Amino acid sequence: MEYRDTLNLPNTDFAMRANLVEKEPRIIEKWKDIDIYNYVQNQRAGCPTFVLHDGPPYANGDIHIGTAMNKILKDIVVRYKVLQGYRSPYVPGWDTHGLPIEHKVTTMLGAKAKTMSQMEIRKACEEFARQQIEVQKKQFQRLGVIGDWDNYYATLKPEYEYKIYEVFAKLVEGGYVYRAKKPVLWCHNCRTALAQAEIEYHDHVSPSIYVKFKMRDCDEFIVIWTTTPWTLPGNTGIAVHPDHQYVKVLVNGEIWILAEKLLESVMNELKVDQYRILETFNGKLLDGKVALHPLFERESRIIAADFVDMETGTGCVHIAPGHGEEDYEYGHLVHRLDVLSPVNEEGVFTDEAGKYAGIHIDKANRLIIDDLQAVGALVKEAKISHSYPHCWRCKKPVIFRATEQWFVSVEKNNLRKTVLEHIDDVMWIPSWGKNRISAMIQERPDWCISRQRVWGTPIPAFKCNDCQEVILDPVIIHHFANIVREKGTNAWFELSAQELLPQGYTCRKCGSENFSKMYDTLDVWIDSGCSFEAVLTTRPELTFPADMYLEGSDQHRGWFNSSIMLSVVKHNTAPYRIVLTHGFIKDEEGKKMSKSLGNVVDPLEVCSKYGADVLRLWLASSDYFNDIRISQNIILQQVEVYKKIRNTFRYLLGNLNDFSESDAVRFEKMLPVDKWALGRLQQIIKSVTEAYESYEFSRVYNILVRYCSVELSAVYLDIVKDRLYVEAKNSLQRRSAQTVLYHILRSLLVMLSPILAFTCEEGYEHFKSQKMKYDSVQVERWPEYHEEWIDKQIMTDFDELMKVRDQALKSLEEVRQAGLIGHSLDAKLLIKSNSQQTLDLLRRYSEYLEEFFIVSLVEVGNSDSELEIEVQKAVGEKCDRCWKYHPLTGTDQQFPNTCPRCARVLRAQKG
RNA sequence: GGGCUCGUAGCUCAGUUGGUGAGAGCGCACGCCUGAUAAGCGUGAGGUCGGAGGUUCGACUCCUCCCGAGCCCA
Repeated sequence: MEYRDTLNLPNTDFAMRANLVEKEPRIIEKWKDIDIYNYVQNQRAGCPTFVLHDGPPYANGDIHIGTAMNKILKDIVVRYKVLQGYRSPYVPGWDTHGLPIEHKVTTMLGAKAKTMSQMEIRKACEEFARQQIEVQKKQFQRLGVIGDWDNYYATLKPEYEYKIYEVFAKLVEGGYVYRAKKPVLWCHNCRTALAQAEIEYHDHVSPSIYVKFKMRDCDEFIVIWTTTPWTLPGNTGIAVHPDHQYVKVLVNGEIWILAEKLLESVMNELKVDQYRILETFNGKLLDGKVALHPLFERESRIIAADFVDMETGTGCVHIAPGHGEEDYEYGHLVHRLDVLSPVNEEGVFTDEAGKYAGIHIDKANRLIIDDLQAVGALVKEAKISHSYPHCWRCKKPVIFRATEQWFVSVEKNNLRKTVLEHIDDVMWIPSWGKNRISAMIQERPDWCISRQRVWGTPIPAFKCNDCQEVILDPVIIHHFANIVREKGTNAWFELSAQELLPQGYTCRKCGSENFSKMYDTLDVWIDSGCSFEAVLTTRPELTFPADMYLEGSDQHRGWFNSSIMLSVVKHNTAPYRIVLTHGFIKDEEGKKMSKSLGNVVDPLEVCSKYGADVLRLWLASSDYFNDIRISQNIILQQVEVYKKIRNTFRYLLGNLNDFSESDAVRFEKMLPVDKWALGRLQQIIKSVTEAYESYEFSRVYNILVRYCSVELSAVYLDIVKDRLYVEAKNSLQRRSAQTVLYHILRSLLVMLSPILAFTCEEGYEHFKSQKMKYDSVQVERWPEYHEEWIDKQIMTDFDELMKVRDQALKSLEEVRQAGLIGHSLDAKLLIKSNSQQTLDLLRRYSEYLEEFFIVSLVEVGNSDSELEIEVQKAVGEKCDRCWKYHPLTGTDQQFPNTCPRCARVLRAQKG
């Protein structure tokens, strides 16, 4: 007779081999079929809410590992909150305007782009952006992310754009918006502003000139160096380093001022061998002194700025706030030097440039150098070849040119201070995030919100054709907002100024009714920064403020920053309660990923090779608050861990095959080992819940992985195997263990489902024969923590017993190595101790010791030492059914080669 | 160059307010089992806690500097 067939062996359809690559897409189909997002929302109708507001990724190109991480983290949070009983709506969104798309689209269009109207370019950009959204949407769904994918938000949707204007109108009403000059990169050949991304660097030969400026109050000269003589008409200052030494040197009877560090190289360059240092002093002392412009009747103020370079030049830097970024930042924003921009959009000097008016800057260098020579200010002229920015389209050198831009004032109405106060009310995780964003708000200059781009949200400003007044009026903005709501922002390009203005609108300055549209667009950070208004306050299912924003730590300067600024202006509150940030993904060595290094890991490739759950598991294993690492090896490690978890599920499912809730054994009646295991489960539930509550998913991972592989697989499941297989189906011994397995499986499926979204769903489907109630594990309830299931005495007893077990395993291994036994059931254990406490402990559990140690017999006795474990070959014959040794095995008439226990079970089974 | 962050076994992570001999899981090595079997079990080997100073009776834990890495700026 095959006794094997009389055992209760595990049985389940839950395959050992995951085959996630095929299975996951099928689960995604199932989620579609049951409309998982709305199913979950309906199940949680009326529940308290937890709103995680999605920060919009840029709709351009396939998702990369970083965007995948961000979305998965959000998904984990949302799934966890739902399991905790929250209604947690998740509306994904996309950022769609701006340069990268415009750039890409015009590049794809090639020469054709030049023949297209702004409107046609915009249409092409929109089409492209919408395609990208569809692509990314599929990819995010492949990762297992649940959200309202059918009703996503996007900054190009008219209803969104409309809200941008609501916020913008508020900014204008509040007096935050002003117009001022700021240098932007400019191509005078294409007559357009350029973004940093539209610049190429090539070598270029420029003049290199040293110029001396006479000091106003004494007969000394400060010497500057520049490679752009044409910017001298824009000079309003000279910068020196506050922490470096400067010298006054006597050269040819003149006193020159320059940096000590550069003195030698300058003198070398100027071929001056006769000079004498008269004085050495700190650069700080020059701060505030005044020099005289050599070509204009104008002063040039000396300022202290620590960006001053001590490698090239003279250490005294010519500052033209209209022609350079640093010149502007330090010269104008910090030291309030005038911003002169005497150059028009074609690169021709304007009247502001005095005698140079009408001359093209390309021809001005020569003229200016000659003039400097004539007035005796030129110290030296040479040529220099250096890397210089060029236009990406026409390949010509570009310039910095100050143009009129729109700004948001950070000081108006105490905005900066108010924002800082609201930062205080937000919970920043990790906590240093608060310091980081505070510092950024503290230091940020006024916000330049205008861009000279086509693909963006138009700034509805007009210019009076009669008096040239520039008009940005809340009345117009509201009026235009309503047009946008219907027709989208394309209306700005499609309709005439008259059609866009409220009826009878007249110029506040001259009363004219003749206006022209202006064509600046808004900085895209305004677009996305308005999402609280366009999404949170607009959608009935959401709340404002959101409970959480969750993005990479680069968003302290980006989205968190723009959002809180705008939210404080609009609603006088932060738009979020919690801001959670994650780090960036690096390769195995901790290096940044880049195509050139060839260390890029593609999340979609991981999905198609190993499965999204492996990717999700990897993420959960990492301490994502900081930078984390990924590589083939690291993924392969997670594959192993995944298998372990999967097999644990499979074994639990297999052993619960014939169990239903009605078979459950009450706690009081359970066997001690089972009580202990159930108690351990409670402790696990508690610590896992705490870890999730603090968003420390790597702790969740560590606790549960250790739980599955050590406590369950290696200990409890191994111990309980004998009972489950051998005892009668309905026996208390077996049902007691199954009851615990049932709780363990249910808890594991639920607690791991935020991470292993697919596998837990699959496991849940197989578990559903146990009368689970829902269509998806996603709407199950978080396992309850039953403190009353932690029997203190049993817990401490088993802590002690585990120590004895460790010792016993070592002894067993020694004997195994000696070749005396193979399986531990071949052995008999003699556990001896001189401690009454230990002896009492062992005797208290005497009936369970064999199963606990997984041996055929345990005897307890006295010894001289604290603990002594002797291993002997078990006495008697090996039972054909349960493989344990027993002296009476083989004595039963009816069931040969069985032990008394098995014979008893078999008799009962037959009867 | 500035602000912020990180650097513990091959890999991923723990290490409370400084205090007995630095831990876990995976992987690896060796062995067992063949009724979780492309599974399961056991034992074991792996770390001068990035480096150098300093504070202290005592530091992986505090301070300084250096090296390496990242984000944001310049």
